[in-house]
Amino acid sequence: MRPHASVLHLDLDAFFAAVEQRDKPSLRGKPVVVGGTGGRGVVSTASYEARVFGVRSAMSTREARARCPNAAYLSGRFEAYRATSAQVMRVLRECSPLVEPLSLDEAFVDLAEAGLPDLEVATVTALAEELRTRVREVTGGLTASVGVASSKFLAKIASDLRKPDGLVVIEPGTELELLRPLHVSVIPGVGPATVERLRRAGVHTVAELERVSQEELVRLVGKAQGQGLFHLARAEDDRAVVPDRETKSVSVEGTYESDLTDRAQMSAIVTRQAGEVAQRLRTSGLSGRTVSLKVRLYDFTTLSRSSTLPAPTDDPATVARLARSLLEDLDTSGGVRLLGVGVSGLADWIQDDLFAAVEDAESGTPEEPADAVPAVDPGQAGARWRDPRPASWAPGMDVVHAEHGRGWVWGSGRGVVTVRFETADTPPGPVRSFRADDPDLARWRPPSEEQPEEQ
DNA sequence: TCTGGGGTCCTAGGACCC
DNA sequence: TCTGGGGTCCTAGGACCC
Repeated sequence: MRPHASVLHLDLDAFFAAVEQRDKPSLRGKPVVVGGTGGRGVVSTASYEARVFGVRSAMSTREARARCPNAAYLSGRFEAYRATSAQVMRVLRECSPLVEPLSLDEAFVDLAEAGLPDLEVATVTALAEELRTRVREVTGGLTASVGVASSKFLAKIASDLRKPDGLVVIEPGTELELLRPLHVSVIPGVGPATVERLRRAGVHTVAELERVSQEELVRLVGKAQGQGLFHLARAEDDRAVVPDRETKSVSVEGTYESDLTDRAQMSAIVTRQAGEVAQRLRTSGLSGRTVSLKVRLYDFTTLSRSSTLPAPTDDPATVARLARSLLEDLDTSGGVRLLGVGVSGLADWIQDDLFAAVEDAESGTPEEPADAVPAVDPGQAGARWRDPRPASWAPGMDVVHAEHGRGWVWGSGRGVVTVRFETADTPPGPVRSFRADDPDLARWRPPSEEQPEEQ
């Protein structure tokens, strides 16, 4: 906790619905619900006019329609939301270089880096009002609720206190008196499951939470959350505002209007989703080692299966092949309502590999056993071929010279064989991975030199 | 025809290594 | 012939957030 109220949290009010009302004047002043409009849709955002009828985020659209039949139901225009969000984030970054977006409609700003003459309550209050005005101007009228306090935790709580279109600055020294009467569910990270566990222990308010020992909290909700709650109950929070947080995973999923039962159709869907994931990885310059499949059965049981490659990939065929093989091992009789494909363990394998190659060239023979690396024809090798081992190569992985054409094949254990084509003067080709028993592996050939593969 | 989609973080057990 | 202990990686599931 800082001595000054220098952490700002900004939250755009009913963001998606507000963008729709801004862009379509006929919707202004009317209930608007943005979310899935199909039979299995849920509400993403409800305008305040719709909230009067009891429509809430995460409610099924079916129920929302029952409560508010006259609302406009829209499926959302994410390009417009992204563009508006970017305008807002720009305004925030003009104020301080330390801006941490949490989503399209929320961000923390570190006011200690805003170049203010001081961090007194009057000064930060004036800045916060100015920011709210600027946001309204650049977005064409969108309102934001803002909280300013001595930590992220309290700034976020503060921004919630006077929604919509509100500003709350928590004066340093008054944090606990504000916090103690509040219900524990105001604490970010305390959801229904945790609320229920605490309720059974007789804990409802932050004041009651403060009276529970750390050992007891850890027993109740686990180590990480228990320790976290112990400190948050005392308004202790030193987390920094971190701009540029790295993406950890990329995924695509879909829920279908009626349960899927046809395996061939599921396989086709997974293949398409894998392609979308791989495309998004490439667009972002990312690649990942772990491919995950998510399956939600007819009864809402959710299964996940994953498989980790020896090297990162952004190749749609590899992601698809692995995702399909994960699907094959699941019993989907009874029907499937959701399918999804994700990639995690993200890295930039091209840079990693070039870096590794440079290191190898500089340090001579690496320490790994030399016989694990195929001897290279000295007549051509120096100029034509790089060491085929990827940065993630480890002793025990096979590295074998491709017998067919130019390129390298290398593989590893765990039943997965990975191949890649590369030469000294072309960038590495896509990493393709196969289950060891996949007949496609035997059919794999490096691309011809005349037509080196993209990327 | 209750219950989205895109994420993050945590837990717990087993494998494996030293 | 009785059973180390820590560390890391991987997998599956769950809670939570917007």
